[in-house]
Amino acid sequence: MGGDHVKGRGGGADGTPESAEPSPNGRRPTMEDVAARVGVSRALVSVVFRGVPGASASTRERVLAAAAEIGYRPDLAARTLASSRSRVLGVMLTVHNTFHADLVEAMYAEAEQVGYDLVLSAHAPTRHSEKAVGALLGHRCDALVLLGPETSAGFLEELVERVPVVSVGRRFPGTRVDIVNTAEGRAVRLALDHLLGTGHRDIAHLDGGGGAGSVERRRAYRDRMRAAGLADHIRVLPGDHTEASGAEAAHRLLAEGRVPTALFASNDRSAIGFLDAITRAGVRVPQDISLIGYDDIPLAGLAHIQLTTVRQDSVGLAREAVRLAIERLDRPSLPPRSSVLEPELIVRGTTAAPRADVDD
Amino acid sequence: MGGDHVKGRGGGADGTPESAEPSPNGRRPTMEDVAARVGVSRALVSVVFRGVPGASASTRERVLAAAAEIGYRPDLAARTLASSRSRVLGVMLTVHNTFHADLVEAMYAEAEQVGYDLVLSAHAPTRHSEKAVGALLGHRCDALVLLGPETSAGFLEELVERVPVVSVGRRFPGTRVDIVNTAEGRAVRLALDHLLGTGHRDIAHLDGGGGAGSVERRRAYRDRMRAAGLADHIRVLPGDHTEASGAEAAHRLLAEGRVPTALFASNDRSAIGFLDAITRAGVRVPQDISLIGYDDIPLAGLAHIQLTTVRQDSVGLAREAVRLAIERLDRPSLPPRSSVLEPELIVRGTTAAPRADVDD
DNA sequence: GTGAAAGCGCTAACAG
DNA sequence: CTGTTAGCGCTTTCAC
Repeated sequence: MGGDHVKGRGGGADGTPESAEPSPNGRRPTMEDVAARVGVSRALVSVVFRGVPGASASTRERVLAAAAEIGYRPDLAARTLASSRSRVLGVMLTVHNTFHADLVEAMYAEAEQVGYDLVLSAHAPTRHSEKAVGALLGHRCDALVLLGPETSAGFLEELVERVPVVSVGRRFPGTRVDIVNTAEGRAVRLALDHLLGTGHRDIAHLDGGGGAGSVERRRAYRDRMRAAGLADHIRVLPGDHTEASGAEAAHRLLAEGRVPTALFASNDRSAIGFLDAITRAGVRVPQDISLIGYDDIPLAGLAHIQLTTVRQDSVGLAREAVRLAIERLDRPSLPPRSSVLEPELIVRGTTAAPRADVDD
Repeated sequence: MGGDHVKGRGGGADGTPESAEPSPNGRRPTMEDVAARVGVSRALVSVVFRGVPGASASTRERVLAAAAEIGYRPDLAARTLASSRSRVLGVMLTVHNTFHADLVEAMYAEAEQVGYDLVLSAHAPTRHSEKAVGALLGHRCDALVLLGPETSAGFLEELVERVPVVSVGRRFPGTRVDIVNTAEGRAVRLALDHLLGTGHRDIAHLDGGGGAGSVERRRAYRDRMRAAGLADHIRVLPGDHTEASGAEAAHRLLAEGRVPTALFASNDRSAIGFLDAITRAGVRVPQDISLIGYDDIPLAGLAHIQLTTVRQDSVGLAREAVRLAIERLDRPSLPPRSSVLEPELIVRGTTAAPRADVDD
């Protein structure tokens, strides 16, 4: 590289070269540099980069070419400061969550289409949501998308006064937060009907604790069991959406000697933990026990896992999250909306009819 | 939002209170607002928020209090634009990689201590590293930390001319990129010596393909085997650091009927995939085959997995990455440095002495 | 300690 | 299509 590009008024009309000075290597090229190189005004370059009408196709091309040559790229900080919008969406995620990874990946694609960029901020054990959100705010994101936020409704209520907020996977009734999530009730019914349809009656639920969607899934499980006349078989095992809690549940079940014929887990991670632990203990899946998860994370489809699960439409959730955020920017006074997506049952290898010898 | 705030001269020395006015809800408070509220100049507020000397303790307190009351937080875009440094580190990661998650978590803590913020940008199948890096550049990050980048050396060579770059886990000899990684050679020796020490001779290696560190691990495996006089037993199974490739390797081994007494995997993910597949096929670990991974991701320590592995010091790697980046900012002309961290063998349940009946 | 003034690189509104 | 003129909210001299 080692560019010794001339900045600013280089090649100015006055023709006094001494007024221009060589840019020290390391200076970031500006719009001015591009303009000078093409021989147009800075404003025109701005027009080109914003993609608004006002520049001829040929000018546009020359500007873009010159920019590429000197390695120019618009400065987001300056753009943000000058315009009221940063064209950046802030996303808070849990960096260890692979379902969030799926969502983020899809959101990148979605945001790009509407000319938006994403900045990610992680929520972690050592980093509270409040701090993660604060960072996003500092970056002047136009809107925030929170993935399964475990924040208080009060915090969100204040937050949403300052910036549009979309929550994915968790509802905040009574606040102005926009919501996108999966139809939890239908999802649970899909799972349980599949189990019931193959003859299961002794179906337990592995709970998700404080995780996103847990409350709805737990309630829907209870409702469906009651509706099927199986109120006596309702059994909710404590869990928290981690593999460890799934494994723990397996051990507890084994220790108690009361293994149900089927288990509906609140998410895939805990289902996989359960699967691994129970398999190692010699219990066969699905022959001895059927297992069904929730989310359809990448791991679930692996050849050696083949977990039957309820898929959440990550691409759809991502699309809706971006759409709601952008819409809210255009019309801040819209009433809070929620976008509910359809789940899909993915039948793989961990579910089958119960053993014939099971007395019920 | 309808803010009709009057900017500029609020609360001036002329003592006309009517020139100050309450900030309407919806407008983001500025330094000016804080200054007006406390009755000081904007510059002083700036001094307080930058944490530089120049304000008395009492003033400092009053400013901070006023800022908290009106919900002010410094605008990063403005700060970035005005100063040469943004105090933001850009981090590129693979959002599906849980080891990256560990690193990011540790980096947040580390960066905070030196007054830096992190912005994350994901590399994904649908989003090339080049694009992820571009976004970071647009945000005017002071320096970039790339986690296991799979970019070409040429791209990095150009990149590092524009901004300090630290690569974690992958070396780029001949470029000015700073490196932090684990002592791969020692790590592999740790793993193999453990296996050799318990009597294994037929030790295969599950390769990591193009993944970070794979080349070094593969070579170190070969070297160590040769040094132990086991050149005949050198066997490298194709893999790519995913669970699926581990499972595939297991199936292939089984099909060929040539199962070694021990397997050293290039990372934990592939080791876990292998573990799951081979266990399901009825092969017992560690009785029939010992297995050792690399990284020590969160999953490895779970009760039902208990994978013996070589731990990479994620906290140390994170610390060094941040340190190198900051140092480079202060002294751009420093020669490229590399920081190599010590690995640690974590012996869990997947390794044991080989079966006595194995003829070798 | 404090205040005034000049930008940072861009957008936006308008007159040519 | 083009150039001009103001800022955006902050940092950074530099005088007081």
